[in-house]
Amino acid sequence: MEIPSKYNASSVEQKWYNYWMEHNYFHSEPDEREPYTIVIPPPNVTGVLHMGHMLNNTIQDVLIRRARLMGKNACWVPGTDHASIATEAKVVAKLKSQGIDKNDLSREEFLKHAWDWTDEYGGVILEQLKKLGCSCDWDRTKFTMDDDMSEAVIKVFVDLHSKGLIYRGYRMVNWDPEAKTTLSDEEVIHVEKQGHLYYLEYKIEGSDEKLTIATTRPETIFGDTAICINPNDERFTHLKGKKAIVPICERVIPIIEDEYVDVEFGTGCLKVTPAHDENDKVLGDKHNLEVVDIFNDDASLNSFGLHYEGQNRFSVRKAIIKELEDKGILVKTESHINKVGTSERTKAVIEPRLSDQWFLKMEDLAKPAIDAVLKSGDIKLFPKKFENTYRHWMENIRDWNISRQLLWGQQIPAYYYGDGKEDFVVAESIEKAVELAREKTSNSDLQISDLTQDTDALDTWFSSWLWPMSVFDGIRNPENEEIKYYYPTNDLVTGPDILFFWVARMIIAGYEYKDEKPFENVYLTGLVRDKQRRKMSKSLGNSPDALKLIDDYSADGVRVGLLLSSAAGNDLMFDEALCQQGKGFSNKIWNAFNLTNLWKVDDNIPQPNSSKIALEWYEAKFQKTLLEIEDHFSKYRLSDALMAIYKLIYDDFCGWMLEMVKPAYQQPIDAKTYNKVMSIFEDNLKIVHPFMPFLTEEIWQLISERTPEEALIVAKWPESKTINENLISDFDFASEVISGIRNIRKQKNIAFKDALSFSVVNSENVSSTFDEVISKLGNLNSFNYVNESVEGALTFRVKSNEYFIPMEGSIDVEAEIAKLTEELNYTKGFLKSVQKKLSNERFVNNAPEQVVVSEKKKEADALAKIETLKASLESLG
RNA sequence: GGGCGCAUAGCUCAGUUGGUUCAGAGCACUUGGUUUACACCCAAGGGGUCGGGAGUUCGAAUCUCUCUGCGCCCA
Repeated sequence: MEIPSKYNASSVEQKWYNYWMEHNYFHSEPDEREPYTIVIPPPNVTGVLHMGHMLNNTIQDVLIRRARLMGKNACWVPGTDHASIATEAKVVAKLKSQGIDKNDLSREEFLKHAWDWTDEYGGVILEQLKKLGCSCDWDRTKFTMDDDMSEAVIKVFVDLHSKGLIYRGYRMVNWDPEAKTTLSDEEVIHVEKQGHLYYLEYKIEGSDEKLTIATTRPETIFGDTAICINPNDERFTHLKGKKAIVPICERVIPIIEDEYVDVEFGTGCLKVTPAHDENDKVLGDKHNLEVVDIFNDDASLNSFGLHYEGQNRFSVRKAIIKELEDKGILVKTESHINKVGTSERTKAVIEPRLSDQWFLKMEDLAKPAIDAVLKSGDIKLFPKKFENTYRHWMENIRDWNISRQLLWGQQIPAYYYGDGKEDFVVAESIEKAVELAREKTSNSDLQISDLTQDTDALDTWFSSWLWPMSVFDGIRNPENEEIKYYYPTNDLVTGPDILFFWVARMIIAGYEYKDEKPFENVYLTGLVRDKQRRKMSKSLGNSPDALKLIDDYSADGVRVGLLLSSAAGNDLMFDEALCQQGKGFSNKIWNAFNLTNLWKVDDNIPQPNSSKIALEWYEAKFQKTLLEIEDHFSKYRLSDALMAIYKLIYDDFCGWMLEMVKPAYQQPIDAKTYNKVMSIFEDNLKIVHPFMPFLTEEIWQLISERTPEEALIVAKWPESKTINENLISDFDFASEVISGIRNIRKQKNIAFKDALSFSVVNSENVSSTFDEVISKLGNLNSFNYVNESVEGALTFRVKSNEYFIPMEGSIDVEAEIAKLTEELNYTKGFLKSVQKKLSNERFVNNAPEQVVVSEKKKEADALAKIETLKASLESLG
């Protein structure tokens, strides 16, 4: 068969992906087989493939392909989420570029634009996953805003509300003034910023005295409703019960006492602004303080800001510092580093703000989710270290703010029939809402037109937390065949950054709605960083173009590159050299196939014994590695599994076995050996396939003509057999002998084509199994067993066996003696340390017998080697 | 400020209950090689007082304490 000598990845990858799609191998339907299910962490519909996705989805594809090979009914459900803030921001920006202001559009008009945007760009990332080789069941592709998915979300909202778990509350929330929406605590990123601490003087009412407070936000003085001192602080005892006057606005505010105030920080006097600081709000509630909100929803000042009305908070800060300074109120400025909350999405500085929001009570819901991970072990986290983080969050869980002041998302199904805060009903449709409202108000004349729906949308995570259930329609139809078959899913692969956002909440939802875990194992990948350890991000521009990487190194190469160095939970320092290594591995396998393909097979020649042994040895080695791989997979150590396979193929198969069975130049190979080599090759391809699906399918199909049912993607994982350990240890010894011969050749500059004669004093009683192999790989023309040292020969030792290669001409006796003496001294030192251990009574009495036995063996081995070395030295001189 | 975690070769990391094969792997590096599958290759080699210090033990990379330097989460 003619095959190209170079492997052409891009055409091969396109060809086989199409073939797999055409024959529907990725599609799963419930049947009698054991299911193996993964739901994809839905990427943002706005997203394009980045390194994190590549790593994450490569891992999922490895798991799903392996499950498929192991005969399970493998189902990988793909999809995207609607990413309300991110998508809305993109749509708003696009409209703006077209000269359209979002506020001029009705809800319906805006949503039309958002859907257009989604239809145009929403599928991009899924198409990119296909390039990577992902074997998702594309017929099952879901989107969190699909009608059925939204219905499930609304149904859950109504249900939780009826259980009294969802409530409306006036709370301090994280306000993103750019997106004009609230954010959950998890969506706020605290960053250290260099700021200043401003010392301001407040007058005391009815006296000339002044007090000084320190603040980082002088513009919020308009919202001050108290000054707080620590009752234990003797410096301020005289201020008790007095009142202070806020500069500029001249409002009179009480001076209150609370131990909350840190005496050490600033001046020990705290200004209290309950509308704009979480802690101040707590103080305000405790002391019944007035609440003065000074901001508009875009964080510009409202009328409380007096002459600053309409200006944004940062310019007001600059301006007011100037004014305070001019008026002599600002007495000091210090530089100060503080942590500032910023929006994960828009990067805007968060403004704490009081407003009406919808909350979900979490404490009781969280209980089964805590038990499942930390007590019963129903759900296992890999790596285990994340259990601590999980515990910490779950045991201190706070109510979840699920409302967002956005249009893109499921609109909250609360319908208002009056102006009062409690004048609303919650229902799955407006028709049901009317009925409920009529009941609640006892007003049977109430009409649909009398109701107005809450304008807020639900947090996107309120959709995604149902994902493992809703993709199988398990919320709307809890008894359907699919949810019963596929749920709970098996593995979840995601990043540790969304352990709480998503993973914990899915567990909570799973127990609430199915009374069952959503998945069994959670594999938390690391973050992909660049070589300088920086997180890869679009803004830094340090993320390589994913598709270009695939072009340069092939999908298989990139997959291997990503997995080679990504132990679970550890960040991956990405380096393109890793992809190069992956590509190199493809090349190696391709060339191994090329070699077997070049051989002429002869049915009439007998199988050399060396080939027979080589094949038996490789089978043993393969089986041993197979067990190692199983073990690695069971612990989600994918990079270790891949490395074990890499070494098996690269070193054992290509480096050793093929060399052992390779016929002499232009000689044919015997049919028996050839057939066995090819069947071994096929087994190799099976275990590599999850990691390198394209290359392996290509070679598989080149080895012989296959029907669609015989494709590698649906082949059967190799069976475990008993391992011949003796063959493995005999080979390990033999390989050291071969290395010894190669060393001598190198030292003495003897070309490989010059055959050597060879003798051994077999003190170790090593089996002769590999003698023919040694002869072949060492190019020996004789292999003699002798009882005494051979004169005039170069020597080397493996354990206490001594090997001789007779040389014509002079042997450098001095050098030989020096070499032997060095080895002797080293062995004597080693013996001494072992004997010291053995003569220690406490060691012999306390150590396990096994350990003592092994030390005794070391002693015996060393003694034998010393004898050999001494004998050699004597014979030399 | 509170909590969690990490530190092993130039780099990225393994190292399970302390003891066999405990100081390892891959890459990188050095040296040599046109042995016709592969230079995207082959062979050989160098390199670490396991972050510092103390302790427990017959025995510590592994357990305890402490110091130093990082990272993450929460406030």
